[in-house]
Amino acid sequence: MAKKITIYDLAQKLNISPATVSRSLNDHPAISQKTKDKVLSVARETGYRTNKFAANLSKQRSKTIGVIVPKLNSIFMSTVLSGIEKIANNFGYNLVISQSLESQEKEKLNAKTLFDSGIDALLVSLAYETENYDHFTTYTDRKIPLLFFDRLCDLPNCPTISIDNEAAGYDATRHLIEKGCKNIVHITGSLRRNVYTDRLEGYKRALYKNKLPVRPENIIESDLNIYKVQEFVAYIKASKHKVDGIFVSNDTFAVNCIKELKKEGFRIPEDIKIIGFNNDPVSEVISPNLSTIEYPGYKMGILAGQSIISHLNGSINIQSADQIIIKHKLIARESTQI
Amino acid sequence: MAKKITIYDLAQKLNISPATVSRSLNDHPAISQKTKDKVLSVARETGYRTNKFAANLSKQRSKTIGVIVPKLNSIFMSTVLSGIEKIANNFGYNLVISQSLESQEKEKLNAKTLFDSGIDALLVSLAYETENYDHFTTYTDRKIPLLFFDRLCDLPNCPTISIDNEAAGYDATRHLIEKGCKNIVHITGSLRRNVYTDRLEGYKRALYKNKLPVRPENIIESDLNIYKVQEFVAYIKASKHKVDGIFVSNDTFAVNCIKELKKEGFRIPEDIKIIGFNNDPVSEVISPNLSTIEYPGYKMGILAGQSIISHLNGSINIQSADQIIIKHKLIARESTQI
DNA sequence: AATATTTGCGCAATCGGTTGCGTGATATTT
DNA sequence: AAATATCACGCAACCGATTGCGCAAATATT
Repeated sequence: MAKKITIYDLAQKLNISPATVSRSLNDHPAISQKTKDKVLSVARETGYRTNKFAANLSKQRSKTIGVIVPKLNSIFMSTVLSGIEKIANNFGYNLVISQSLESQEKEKLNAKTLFDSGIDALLVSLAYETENYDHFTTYTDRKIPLLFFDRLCDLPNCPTISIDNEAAGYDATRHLIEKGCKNIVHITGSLRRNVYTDRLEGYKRALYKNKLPVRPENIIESDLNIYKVQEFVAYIKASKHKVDGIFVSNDTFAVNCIKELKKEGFRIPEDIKIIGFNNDPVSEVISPNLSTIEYPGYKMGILAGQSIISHLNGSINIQSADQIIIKHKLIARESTQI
Repeated sequence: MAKKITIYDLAQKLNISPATVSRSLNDHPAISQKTKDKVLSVARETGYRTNKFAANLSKQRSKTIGVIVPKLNSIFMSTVLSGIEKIANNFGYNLVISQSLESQEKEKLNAKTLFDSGIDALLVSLAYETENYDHFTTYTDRKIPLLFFDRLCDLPNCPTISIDNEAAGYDATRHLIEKGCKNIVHITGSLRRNVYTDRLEGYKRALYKNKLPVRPENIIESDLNIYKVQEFVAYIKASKHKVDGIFVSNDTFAVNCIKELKKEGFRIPEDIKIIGFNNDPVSEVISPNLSTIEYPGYKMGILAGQSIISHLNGSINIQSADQIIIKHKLIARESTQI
């Protein structure tokens, strides 16, 4: 039962050459339908399975796409992955997923391992830490399609998929301003990452535009780990200028801020209005419901998958554009309006 | 720059045979240290990278582990995957992840694709739909390690990792009873899956043991999709016997029940007490905080990874046990106690 | 009917490592 | 010093599928 059967076995059974068997199985035009049918039927009977190792070796491609993400276990990231997987699966690609755990070293290692394992293309969302991009030159040098999503990198010739984070940051901040906030704190992730710097730029622009001061002490860079929430809230309480709005670059952190602020006696949104980012499911669970920016992760995954596959196929179309910007949307809920 | 260099190139450069190069790179004992050093250094200089396709072909293994999960995008599943990835990565294995989207057909297809792609082992958490397990015989026949986690399957010789769902269901139900509930509804997922049937058994046992009637109309099988919450709450309201406790097999659904029940004017926990399952982050966000059963996903992932790898290594130890049961824990929060 | 074209298939090289077996050189034993 | 054991490495046969080239038979052309 556990016998592995090869094209040579099939060839022998059918008294034809292995070449013909191979071509038949791949539906090569130079083979007659009659022969193909015979081969196919015997292949089915015998339970033949093509040996991917051999096929990969001679074709020099693996029908496998690699992915490096910071962390698997966030609802946003797993939603993106879910989209990527769907497309990959549809097109017969396997997906090798690895996580950098926000570490540059691990990202490097993963990039190397994936390269060695012979992936046809690589999708990356950068780690917090990453400052140096040399580990990707292996790919660019050998023309292996490389695409960044969400946390981008400005390598030349690398397509990217993201939302317009600057505009989103602007929208979020403007929303707070429109609701009457005068002194808005922004808590952001690592400013090494475009997603956060861009949102910060948007935040600043909204303040400028509304003639509000940009106070350095109101911009807080953090790893957004929720155990930092208490510290952050203490900081808010101690602030010289009374804080009346918070723009958090991440729903999970925002939700925990709400919890902590409520515990400290703040009324949301009366005393402080809060807006998050991502439209994570928790944003609708917290009371008051969290206003946020919708970040369509699934769609991003789908597009990333489609994009990389059309690059692989060499087809030129919208999907193979160099920069795809997905629309975001402000979702106003209770945490910013009475 | 994009030139691929092989062991033959190295052999030529060093005036030795490819065999020696190969053995040197693999640290074979029959090669002198001097030669190894030379080979290693030239390999480094030239940027040699072993071609995995060729290596796989001749070694007949791929250092790759396949995973099939129902859905990637749940916090529980992505946490498990995160654990698996960590171990796989540590041991130099790649992880190919695919999702069945709760469909038996897709699960079959994925099993086949993964098999063909030459994975060394397979980890599976079954789809809702799956009733037939023939698609796994390919693996068992060829002695490819196959492990089930969370949503198990009773195939012979397949190690499993899970919690004691019966006991967990019992604990959850008993907790409600202890808090005074007399008429407890249980909403469960597909009863094709052990996780749900076992919890249901636990629920029944707790009722029996406390001399409470087991009412068929109180056991509701559902796909636990949150758009069914309204329907469910309507059912609760319309119930002949006043429902004073709900045991939901899934935190996300439980949380949405709380929201909907509150909207309908129920007081939680005064009118109805609710307990969920999984200890999903949302359980601490909802107000009142949701009591639940802790289900250590990350640990499960770690153990699944370790277990499958020790099976691959042929080592016999605790990790390669045939059935691993992880401890669960009742977490009593506000939704069940005043 | 002779020639040209097309069709269908086989030969053999190739992809790049791995590994059992054998051999000459060096080291150890008696 | 002769005999035996050990060491370090090379030869060549795989692993299984792909594919350029070539050839013979079948079909079409004149």
